[in-house]
Amino acid sequence: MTTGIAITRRTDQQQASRIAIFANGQTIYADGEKCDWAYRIAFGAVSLYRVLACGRRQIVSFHLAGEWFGIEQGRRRQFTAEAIGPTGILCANLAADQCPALLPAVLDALWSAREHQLVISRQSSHERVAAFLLEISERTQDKRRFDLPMPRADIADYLGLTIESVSRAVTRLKCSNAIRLVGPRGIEILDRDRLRSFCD
Amino acid sequence: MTTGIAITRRTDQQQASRIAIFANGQTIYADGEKCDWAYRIAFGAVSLYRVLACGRRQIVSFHLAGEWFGIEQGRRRQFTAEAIGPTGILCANLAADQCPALLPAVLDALWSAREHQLVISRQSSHERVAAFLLEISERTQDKRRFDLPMPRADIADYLGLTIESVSRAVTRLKCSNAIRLVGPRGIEILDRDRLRSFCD
DNA sequence: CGTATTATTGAAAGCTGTCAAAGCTCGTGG
DNA sequence: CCACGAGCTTTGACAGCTTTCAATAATACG
Repeated sequence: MTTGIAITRRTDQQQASRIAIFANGQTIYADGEKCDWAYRIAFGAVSLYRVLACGRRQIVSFHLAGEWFGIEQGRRRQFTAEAIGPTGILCANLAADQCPALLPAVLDALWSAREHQLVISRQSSHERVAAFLLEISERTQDKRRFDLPMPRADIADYLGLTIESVSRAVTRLKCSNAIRLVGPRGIEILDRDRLRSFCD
Repeated sequence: MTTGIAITRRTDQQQASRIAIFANGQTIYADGEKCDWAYRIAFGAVSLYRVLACGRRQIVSFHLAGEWFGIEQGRRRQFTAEAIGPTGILCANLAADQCPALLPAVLDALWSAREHQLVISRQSSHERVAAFLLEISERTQDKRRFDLPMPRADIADYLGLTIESVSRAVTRLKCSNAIRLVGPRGIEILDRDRLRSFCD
């Protein structure tokens, strides 16, 4: 988030063939910047967010290893992109003709964004957290046992809840034996159908 | 957002294509169908929604005259598209090489979807309704005085609220002299800054 | 091993949802 | 032209859920 980091950041990105490494909390690009590059995650995770005038931070999407983000041709950055934990990032030129993978990636992003709209627009805290765990599960290697890359605060800002509500929902899912917790970050899905039954 | 110039240009190119007319409430395509075409609205309005297992209907986007919708290459339809009032629709082939306007349209849709995420994820009912009125205002001809194409139920399903909450919020905006109502559908923005101050 | 950070739990307040009823619009038909 | 009625909108009261505020517990890290 500091200016000093931002300066070195740009320099690293110019070497487009290499992987740029970002530390936890480091900004990859900021809200309002020019859109020079698209990005793909080699390892780690990234959150896209905006801090609203009232001080609330809303995360609009998480991106995990192998996924694209930052495709925003011909505009200023709509959100800030920030690394969650140590994260390796590949840069690609934004010109569509040089990268035919862009359109499918944008269609995927639109698909995901709209599915997420369904989750956050009306559902209860338990439904949202259950849907979130299933979503992350589907996007990781081991779909039964995985570690959440982000803290509760990030989950809360993504689901439109408070940290406390997320915590209470997790506890409730745990008590219903749908999941098991392995420390605060470790999640084991014990009963996927039951977890799914919490959604909508 | 598609510009007026872009609309005219496309229309000239596609004079051969027919306009399909849909009545109020008529389905243009349904959730789960094959994605054969992309669509552009000549006049009227369209809502994209899904009915969840619990019976709730969530509208993920509204589309007004001149706007694209239904670009979902290589998948089944994610949502149902329905006409709001009498609506004229132009069909276009989904192949990207035949229509270079598709990528910008998808980027616009992603942009809008994520802005909408900010509105529905956390904001109060007043904030949501104020943001909604400003959004529609920006997308219509007369930005100060316009008619909402959709009933309260559609607004509620779009904002993740109930009809009653939408009504209460509109009343509150009216009482604060930010807007004036001209019948249930007619909106006149009296104080845009005040209306904006309700958002976040 | 101690401390700072993060997560959980508890109690009360506030806001939206639900249920119920009344008011308003507008098209239809007398 | 007016009265009627169906549908939509507004308003009210209460319950339920999430937020807020506060404190405790667990974890991570030096």
